[in-house]
Amino acid sequence: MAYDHSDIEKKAQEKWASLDLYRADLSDETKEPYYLLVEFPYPSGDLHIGHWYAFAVTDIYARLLRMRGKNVLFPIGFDAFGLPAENAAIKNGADPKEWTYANMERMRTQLKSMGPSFDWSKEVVACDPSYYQWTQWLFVKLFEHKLAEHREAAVKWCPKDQTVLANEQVIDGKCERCGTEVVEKRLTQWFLKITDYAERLLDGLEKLPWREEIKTAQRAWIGKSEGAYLSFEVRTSDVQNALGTSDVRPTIKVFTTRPDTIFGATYVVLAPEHPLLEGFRKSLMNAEEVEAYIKATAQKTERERSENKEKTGVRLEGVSAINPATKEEMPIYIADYALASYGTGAVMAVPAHDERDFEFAQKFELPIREVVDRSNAPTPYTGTGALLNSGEFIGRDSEEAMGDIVTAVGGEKATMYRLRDWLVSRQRYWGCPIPIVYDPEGKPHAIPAEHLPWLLPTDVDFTPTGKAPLASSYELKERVTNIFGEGWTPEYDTLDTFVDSSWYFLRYLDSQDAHNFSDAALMKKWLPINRYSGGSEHTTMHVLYARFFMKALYDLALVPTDEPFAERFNRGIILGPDGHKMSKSKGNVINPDEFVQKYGADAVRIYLAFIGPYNEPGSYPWNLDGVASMRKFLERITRLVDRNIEGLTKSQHTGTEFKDFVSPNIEQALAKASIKVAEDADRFKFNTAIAALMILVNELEALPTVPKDTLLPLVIMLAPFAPHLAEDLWAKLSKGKSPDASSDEAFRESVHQQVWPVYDASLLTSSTVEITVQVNGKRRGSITLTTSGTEADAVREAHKIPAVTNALGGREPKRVIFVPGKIINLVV
RNA sequence: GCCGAGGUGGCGGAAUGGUAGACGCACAGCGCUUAAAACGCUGAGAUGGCCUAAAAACCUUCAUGUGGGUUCAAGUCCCACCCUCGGUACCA
Repeated sequence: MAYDHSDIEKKAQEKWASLDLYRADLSDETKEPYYLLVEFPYPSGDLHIGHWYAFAVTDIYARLLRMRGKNVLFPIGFDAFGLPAENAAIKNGADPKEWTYANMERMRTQLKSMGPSFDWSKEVVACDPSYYQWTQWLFVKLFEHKLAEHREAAVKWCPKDQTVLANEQVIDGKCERCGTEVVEKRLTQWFLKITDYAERLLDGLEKLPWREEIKTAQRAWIGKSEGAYLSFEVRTSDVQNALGTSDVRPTIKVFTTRPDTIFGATYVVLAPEHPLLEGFRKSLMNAEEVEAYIKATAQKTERERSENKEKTGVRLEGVSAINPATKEEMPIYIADYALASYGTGAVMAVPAHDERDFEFAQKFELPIREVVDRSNAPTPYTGTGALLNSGEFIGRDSEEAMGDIVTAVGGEKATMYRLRDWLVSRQRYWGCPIPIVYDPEGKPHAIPAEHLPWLLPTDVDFTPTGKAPLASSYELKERVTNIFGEGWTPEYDTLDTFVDSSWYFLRYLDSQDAHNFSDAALMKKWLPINRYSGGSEHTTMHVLYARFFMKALYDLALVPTDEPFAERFNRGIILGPDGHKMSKSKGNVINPDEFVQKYGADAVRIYLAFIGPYNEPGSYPWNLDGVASMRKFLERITRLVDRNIEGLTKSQHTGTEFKDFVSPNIEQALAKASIKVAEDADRFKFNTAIAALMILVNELEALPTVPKDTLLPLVIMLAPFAPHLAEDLWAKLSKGKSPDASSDEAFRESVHQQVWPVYDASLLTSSTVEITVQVNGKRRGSITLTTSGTEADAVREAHKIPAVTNALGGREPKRVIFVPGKIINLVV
């Protein structure tokens, strides 16, 4: 063991703390600001490999940027509200607050063990009243501007967690947290009107240089489709009319993306939850059958409804709809393939040109009328083409005629989004209390700013009953009565934790501010965030929500920009050694602490950075020998320094100019490494950055003695990757540097305060270059030319290679391709 | 189904249209050692050939999922297909 990592780590971390090295002065005008953000962790209590991957690797970049002269803000905090705390309370009787704060304390220590350069002075804690006061304040702002709404809607309910969920938290019909199948309920809940921003959330993506998969995932989630609303007049049966049913004629409004096919509409479908059904009841001749169908669908889970693709439905006997184009009378069905939550909950069915309608029509033996020429394509044909059977529009192109058809049938062009408003109420305890009270009439009112933070009560029963735990608090009721008066009642729900995390990055700028959610001048200077690194699971959740928040706050003139993240990187995941996702049941979980103990934090950091490109969300199996090999690499550097340190004491050298004792090719090697490492890090390709360092070390090792001042830039370049070891080596070098090292200011500081070595780019261009010689595109050898070598020189040299003359076989090249500095290709 | 990202040695992965396999792991041989570990050195895509007791060296051909194409030159560009991963899905 060439070095004692635990000793080195301890000393280095103490040194950084005593120098207060990572506190960013946000108002510093001398350096360019760079805001590097990592998703703040949930304080689950144990640091796993994912945390290391997220924080330790990003830290490399933070350190590197500082050395390159940037004023780097690299903050950390805790996303500290959420279910696990509450579940621990239910299970072990722990107090969620104590549980959370104890976990945070533990995690701070664990996080620090990675040696990250977080600025802890700006820490935010989402469950702390000093933070959630501002979550509440922002919610009130949204409420005042009608962007937060209390309304009844069909919502997703998790029977296990006993709470409603946002659409985004339902994955494959199951609760994102616990995997339980969700059910649908009609409830009055709080919504944030993200749908108002659908178009702008879409537009904003155009300008962002994010990876395509992130942008397309968001686009798909927003799900824009353009089409039209069309209205279908409803006719009730003569029998019912004779009985004196009112002659008010209801219409069915449908949304369709293909109004051009309306001549082919042969029936209409309503979702089983469609509100018109209530009004139809009296006119129905098969009311019982219809009732039964409605009941049956209501009992199905989301999943059951979509899993069984076999079409079902019931015809509404006694009512019919009039096709506004053909004036024909058409049957009306209810069927669960029409979704209440999309469009108008009603569909005009065109069996010839829609797969679902086609299936349904076949099963129920409904007419299938072709109105778009399908040439040889099979029915149903969903493409466009010349119109058939379409009255005055026959022969026109379906796409081109669309607008005219909409006008002709009295329709209205419309754009529909798949995105739903963000449901933010949760019937749970450990969350931010919704800052709302209800007057005696039940009307919601914002809690005035002077009463914020609106504290989470502590006298509650956590047992999930489907009712919000806050409802069991006497203190809360009393508080409301005292402040607002008799008959006023509290809101008992808490906010989705994604609300807490939608703005935390603003708070980092001024986390101690008791009067504002953030600082306006600092926001102007530091936003948008330069680079945000996180998990791909948040693409359609947190990242989308944060973008929405930013746009809403921008409209309220609270923030200076309407996109929060200039760059977003989704990192990959670390798999178990067997190539599978780590899980306790598979027994392939890697505990980072074991490796840290054995090989040191630096080796683990560097291994994670080396495991694969960090700029794409790949999945990388943990190699059991990987950390050990990185440790070896670090030990080789240590030996290299130790072996050559003697020379330093003999050096006449003073100051921190590295050039003097360095021979040209070594300087070239250093220059190469310095440039390559910085470039690759900018692309988040730490794997190749480390490879560049390894190449440098390999080259230096090959030398009998390493020139003294080569070691300094080497250690500086190592510092972002292996911050503890680099600090130790730096200290060693300072001792060896000169007998009176104390007088040398540069060495008293930390290696992390040094400037990234910059070399003249001209160093990289040497006087000669190796050029590949090809004959007919096949490599036959190589020649060395001066950089000014011409094509004629190259041809002459090439002909001296036997393999080349062999391949030419005496023929003269018909053509010569010469790429200076790269290649010469002789074509015969 | 649709959309997106990919497919390169035994493995993780490198390669602005210009020497494919950087760097590392694992592996093999050698050195050091009484021995092992550690460390160091060397080797290595596949195939065939030529020499050989065997090897080295040398040479040939084939090699970046498959099949075509563009180009002096293709992992990289174009077309078709197959497969893997991710997103989404009865969204009218």
